[in-house]
Amino acid sequence: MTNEDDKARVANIFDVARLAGVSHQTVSRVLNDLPNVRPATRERVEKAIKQLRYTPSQAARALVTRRSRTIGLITTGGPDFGPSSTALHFNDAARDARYAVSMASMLDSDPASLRAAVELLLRQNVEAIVLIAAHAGALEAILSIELGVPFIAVDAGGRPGVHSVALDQYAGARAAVDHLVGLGHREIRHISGPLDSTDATERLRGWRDSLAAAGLPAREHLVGDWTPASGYRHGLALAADRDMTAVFVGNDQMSLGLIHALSSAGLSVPADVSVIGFDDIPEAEHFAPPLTTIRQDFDGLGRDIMTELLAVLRDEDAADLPRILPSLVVRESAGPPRGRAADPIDSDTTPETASAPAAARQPLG
Amino acid sequence: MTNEDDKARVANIFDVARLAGVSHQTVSRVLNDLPNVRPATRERVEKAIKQLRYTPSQAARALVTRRSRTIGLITTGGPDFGPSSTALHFNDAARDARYAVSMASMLDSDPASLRAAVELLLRQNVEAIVLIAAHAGALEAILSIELGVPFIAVDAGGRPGVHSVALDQYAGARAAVDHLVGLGHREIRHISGPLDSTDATERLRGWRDSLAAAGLPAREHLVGDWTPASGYRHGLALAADRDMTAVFVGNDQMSLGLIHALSSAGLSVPADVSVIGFDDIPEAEHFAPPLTTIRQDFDGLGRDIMTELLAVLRDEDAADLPRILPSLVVRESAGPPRGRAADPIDSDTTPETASAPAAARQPLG
DNA sequence: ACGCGGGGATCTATTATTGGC
DNA sequence: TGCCAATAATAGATCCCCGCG
Repeated sequence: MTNEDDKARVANIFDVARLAGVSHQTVSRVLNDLPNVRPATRERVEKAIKQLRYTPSQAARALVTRRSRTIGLITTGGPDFGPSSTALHFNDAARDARYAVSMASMLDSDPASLRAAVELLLRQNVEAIVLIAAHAGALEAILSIELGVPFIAVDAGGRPGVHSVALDQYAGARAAVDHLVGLGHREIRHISGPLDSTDATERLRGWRDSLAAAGLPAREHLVGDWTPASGYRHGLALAADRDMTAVFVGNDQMSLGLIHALSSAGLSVPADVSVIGFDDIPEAEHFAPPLTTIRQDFDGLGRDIMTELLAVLRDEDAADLPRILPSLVVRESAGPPRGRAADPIDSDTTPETASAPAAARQPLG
Repeated sequence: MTNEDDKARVANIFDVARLAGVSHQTVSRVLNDLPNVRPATRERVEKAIKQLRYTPSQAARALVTRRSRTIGLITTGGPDFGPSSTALHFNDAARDARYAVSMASMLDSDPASLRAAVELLLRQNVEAIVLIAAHAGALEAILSIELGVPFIAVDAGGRPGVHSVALDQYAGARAAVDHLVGLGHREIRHISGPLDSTDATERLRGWRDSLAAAGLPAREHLVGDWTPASGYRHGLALAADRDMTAVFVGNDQMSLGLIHALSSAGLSVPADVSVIGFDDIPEAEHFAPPLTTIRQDFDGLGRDIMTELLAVLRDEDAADLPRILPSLVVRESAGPPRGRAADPIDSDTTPETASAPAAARQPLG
């Protein structure tokens, strides 16, 4: 009955102190990198820590410091490449900064479950909340909740008073449409994402501005929902539009659906219709034909979130980061319009032909 | 200078007790649903809680109870549809069970960063650790670490002594290959995933067994890495193989690359070569041609993880859950072999033709 | 002044004990 | 006995003050 120490109790700071022959105060100094500790003593303590496999209890530390070193991450929407990728890279960056990430993902973003998610996170004492949302509705809903902690959203809209990080959607769209214009297209349609997404509206704005800058008309755009199915649906309608020679599509998945629909209707890409997408998902390179698209740096975005977060944690009204520029990836889905070999009307943009290398990436200025 | 209460201190249990006119002991009883509280008193306390917007500090609670109501989730690999989807649904299920999820995702799974991730999670006092890994190496690495908390892996291999949850990869592969056999194919190749993935080896085993059951020869399989690029690379080689009439591919992304390569080589799918994939990613329906594939229920898998977890948390040696069966989704990438109209050699499998509805799903028995 | 020890208070809840109506 | 108050111990750290070489 001498079960004194056969229950594997986890070591605490006093155990370390005893083993190292110092006071718990000194152990704490070592733990928190405080001065006034001789190197020799520091070493003895660190050895004791290692020997006991001691890790300080976050709960106890959080209790007294009121800082949990945990970030709350809310994501809405399905497992699409962009958001998933961003979340992964953000998590990486957070871990590098020795922060834990508590996640709350939800497929749909109704206010009720969003509020529940926020409360769950706040109860975890998160130091800040990050939102990666597919729909702007989620952002509005969260802004209406009193958080009590710093908040950062991935949002290309950039509301005043809200810290946001994003890739430059507008510049990406301009690059895409300018590319089509440079190839000689004059009737360029657009299938956008859902209009409650600021990513979608920024791309839409870029399309409009590029057409206006080239003196070309902007027909009514079509509104999709990011899914291949919506691209397919609109593609069936577009196939009947005999004026149109090119389509700028809001993302790669809808591009896939669009190409499918055009092919079913007997139209060839890019001989009859040029298509350009957005995102550069891993599949895009192997579409039929390989997709010309706009590459987004989700890795950089994820790291930017953490950079901005650390800045805000230090100083509540830190400035937002400059937005990373996407780059054009030229493959085979966009070429000169049918009936005209190659006579670019806008000579300040370098025209690419279908015979260009399978994937020539061009950073934007 | 009377800033007595203008610093918004968060309410604690004593504030609630004071407002409700009871002791903090009674508040605790209400909080934890303990008996010996009159309904009227309970109501007074609950009203006070609401009024003060009081939420008990998880840190303090974790400190004394040694339970954090937090699960650690480790994921390795990029943002592929399957793992991402599984993680999302698991997070949903966890939140329903009022558990928080602390995530640690990493692109590659080297032992060093895995160990760092585990330690970060353990310091958070997670009650259990869940692994969703692309490569089996990650599982081995984690098993070599002494965790001290329950552990569950998503792993089709099913090591003894390790709690695991998975979809029935073997049955899915059998269904896919049986379908090809039923269409009349006799030379069926396989492009597998990386062999350190048990998902990949289970699918490989299913392919071999189905061929053996039909008395067909199994040529050497090709090993990919789940990416479209690897499917493309192997597709270029397969295009030269004039015997082969069908390919069972380890996942949908490699199928896309394969189809791309076959088309480049002038071969038509399914007229010359039938292709069947695995996963049923959202894009698969719009491949050229739409992909016949095996649909995986990642939603169910995510929920199964949580179900198993709760069981293990109650009883360390709970039994594993039965594995969910995938279902065959018939589209247009698989048809009868070239040179033979349609004479299935295996009549116990219902043959499908390319003229079948675009997506007829068949649950497996 | 540096390097430490000793002895507290503190954070917020859980849990137990005693005791009163 | 049922309902609750009062008091205290406890979890594991941080942090502050004082004091001693």
